[in-house]
Amino acid sequence: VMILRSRFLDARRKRRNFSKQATEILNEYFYSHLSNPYPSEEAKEELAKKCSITVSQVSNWFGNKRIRYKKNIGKFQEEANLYAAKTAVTAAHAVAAAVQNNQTNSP
Amino acid sequence: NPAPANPTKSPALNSPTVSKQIFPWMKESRQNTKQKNSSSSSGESCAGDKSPPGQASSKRARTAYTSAQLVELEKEFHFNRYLCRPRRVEMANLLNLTERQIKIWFQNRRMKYKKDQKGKGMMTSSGGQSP
DNA sequence: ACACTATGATTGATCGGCAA
DNA sequence: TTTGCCGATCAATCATAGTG
Repeated sequence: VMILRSRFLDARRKRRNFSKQATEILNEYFYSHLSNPYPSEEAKEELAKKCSITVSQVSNWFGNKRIRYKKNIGKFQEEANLYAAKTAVTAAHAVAAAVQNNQTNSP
Repeated sequence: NPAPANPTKSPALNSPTVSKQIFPWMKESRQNTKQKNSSSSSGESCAGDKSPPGQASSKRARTAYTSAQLVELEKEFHFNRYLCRPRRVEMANLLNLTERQIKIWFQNRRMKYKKDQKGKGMMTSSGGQSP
């Protein structure tokens, strides 16, 4: 524990939660792409613009969301249903893409 | 919000009421999809590292670097953003870290540096005001 | 005030691809 | 073929904001 508390200079000290709308947009994307929640760089830029946050923040959000979701799927069930109903579709696209990608290469 | 019911799709053999499927990315963790031989797969092992014993430290454990180590690493980084092999060996012994850890620290540090540079490409004059 | 949870950011370390 | 770097992610952890 003498192990430095130099962490006192971390930038993460002042953190502010994103706006409700921003979280709404991010969750919409996440749940409508639940089969593959990995937005491309372009998609991240678009989300960042819509949410008024940086691309890095979008990346952090998805990173945290993915890990926390898989860690306890049950806890996000209701949220998942909420957004799934709100958006629907698109998830099938990613699935199709994934499937195709998984077979385009086979002798 | 009683039974959401899950039309289409195949029922994931799981506990009840888990309508959502479990896609590949949700499957526990990393470091599995590929299981090659025991050693040498990608950029591991670097060049001869290993220091203390001959432990097969194949599993990482997020070692918390001490500030002393971080200070040295930062100092070296400001001197050189890239490390040559000899210097790396030197740092590894000095800080009691493996060459691999030194190499990875510099890689991560370069990424961080690049990220920081990006966030400061704007704001030409105005500064931050404190309320 | 206060314990506990939710959440954004940081970072040591991994994975896959690519170049030397 | 072996080794280093990059870009993206993971996973654990930190510190703070919210909630009850």
